[in-house]
Amino acid sequence: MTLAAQIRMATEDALKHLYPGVEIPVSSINVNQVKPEFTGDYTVVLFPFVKLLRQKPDELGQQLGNYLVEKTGLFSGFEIVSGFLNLTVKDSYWINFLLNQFNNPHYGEKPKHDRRIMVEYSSPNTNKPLHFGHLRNIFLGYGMAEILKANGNQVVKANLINDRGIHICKSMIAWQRYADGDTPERTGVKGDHLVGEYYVKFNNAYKEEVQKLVAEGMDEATAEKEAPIMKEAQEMLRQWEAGDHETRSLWEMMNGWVYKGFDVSYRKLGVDFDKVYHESDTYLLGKTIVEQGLQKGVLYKKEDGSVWVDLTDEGLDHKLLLRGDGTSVYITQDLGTAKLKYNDYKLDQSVYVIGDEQNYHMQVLKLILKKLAEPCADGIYHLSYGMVELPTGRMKSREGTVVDADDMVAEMIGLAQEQTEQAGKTEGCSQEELEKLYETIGLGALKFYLLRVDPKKKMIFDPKESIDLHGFTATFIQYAHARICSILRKENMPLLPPNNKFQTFCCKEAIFPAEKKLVLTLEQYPEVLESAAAEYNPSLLCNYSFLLAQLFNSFYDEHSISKAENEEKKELRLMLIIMTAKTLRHAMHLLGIRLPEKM
RNA sequence: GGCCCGGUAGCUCAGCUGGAUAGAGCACCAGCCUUCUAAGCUGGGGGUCAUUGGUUCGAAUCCAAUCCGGGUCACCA
Repeated sequence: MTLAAQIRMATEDALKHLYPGVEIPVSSINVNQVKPEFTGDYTVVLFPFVKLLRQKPDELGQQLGNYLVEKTGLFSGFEIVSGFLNLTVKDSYWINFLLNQFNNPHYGEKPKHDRRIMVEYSSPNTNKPLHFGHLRNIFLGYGMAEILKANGNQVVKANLINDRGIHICKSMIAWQRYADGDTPERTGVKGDHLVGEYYVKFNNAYKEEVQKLVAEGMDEATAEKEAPIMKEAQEMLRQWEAGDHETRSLWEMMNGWVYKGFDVSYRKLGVDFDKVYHESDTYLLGKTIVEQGLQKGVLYKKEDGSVWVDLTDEGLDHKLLLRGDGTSVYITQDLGTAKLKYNDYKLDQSVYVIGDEQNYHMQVLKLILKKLAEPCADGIYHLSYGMVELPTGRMKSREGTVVDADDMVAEMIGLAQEQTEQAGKTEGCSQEELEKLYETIGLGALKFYLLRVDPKKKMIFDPKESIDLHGFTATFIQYAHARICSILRKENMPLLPPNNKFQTFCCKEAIFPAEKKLVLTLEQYPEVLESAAAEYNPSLLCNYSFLLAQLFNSFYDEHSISKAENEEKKELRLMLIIMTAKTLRHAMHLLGIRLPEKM
């Protein structure tokens, strides 16, 4: 249990003993870190008790403070400042904490339990390469899955690939028309990019055809429907659904190119999946659920045969689930897929990492499943994230303002190389090590940039600012880590020394403020990791890691480790920095960010 | 128009289950490398927390209204 939690419990206990018979709600117990301008480590806010106990804050604080000091053994003293009970934690608490945890590789994690959670993320279309917006999704999904794992859950990372539909037919038609049999092998173009090129070609040709028809006197709306290339694409979709052999093999070939391309990107990004679903396998699902819903009377049928659900009780609308001809719509297959996932893995929870433009859709999905009494309904959680926008507004593929994911990665790695060479601290590194370092720094910067903001907020992507490797960045954290490793190297100390390493440590001297801040923050890591899971918010780990790195840098500037005042201080500081490096590594690793030992 | 989300320093963001004088980073200014990595550290300027009213010992945080920005309300996915 973290110290803050212990203080909360001890306070509850103290109030019960000191004021028997008075009901004090647990929520009124407020434990915070003491502001730097006051003495003490943690503070209990006294105001909430004043009214309940009809006592003055000072008297109340004295009694509570005395009780806490006496009974818990955690504190060396306390002070009451205008309604705040500021407690000073005994140095021995921090020392014991360090001795117990300094080399625990699982510090902050929860024991394994059998709660099963699926995290669906990435979920790309197969008609174009990944762009910058996908990266936020991918990093969020990967990070969230790892955070949930670290909190003891059994996690399945899933990818639901949207591999069928009109969009891929568009690329296919354009390829047939214009490619002259070109393949990724022949052109040397990455498969997903090649298919994307034909998607763009389709749209250009389509635009031209519409313009031509309008010039011939057709109104625009009709022209958009009548353009030959669009009709071809629609016909191809019908062929595909009918299982036409030629269409299917073209589809398989082109999707194959895209998958190969995606695999390269995913590997580069350092993300993976335990399960891949394809929409071509799932798009017909959901009909049986709808049939059952009709029988149960939860859904209703109109005269034209279409099936609807009435959500007006929930303040929403009527929603179509099956067309008059019996074919399904988007949400129908999602109903089926939700159930499929649930049955495949006996899920307690199913997380969908999807942009916030689908908030309404996800709300409806969950509601319908609830109405149908499907057991998968309760576990559905929409991890909704805001769009990534450019300073000029939203990225629009039609306007060519989309930032390609592969390009962005390459650019960041290039920048990392440039900066590293400028810093000139890597003599003795092999070419291979250098390449790896550039990737660690470049990708780290990119991931951190996209994860440091609260997911639900939309974010502005300013290309100039995103490539800054100073300040609130992964580079800053990596640098602190490299500094620690450098010290440990010179001390001939492994990153995680054996358990008996500091066995003879004894603490006679007081802990200095810079040391205290570090250890106090280290002690909070388990709570941060827990919150990141509970709030589905990886950015908490970014904030925390940055703070920890900042505190280390200040500490490093103020105190020497290798030339500490004495052996005791040296050992204390070694434990501190070992634990700092380990915690930074742990937190960043969950987000897929590596920390170099040298940079 | 209905519903949802947001508005905090010049810019990008923390803080939001009410608690001490609202914090970081970037940018700007002034210092710090013969001492463990200066991709760093220390200090400084910069705020009507969109507006107005309410709740209370206390409001950036909760409630109401207003203004501004975005999303969504398809037999598209």
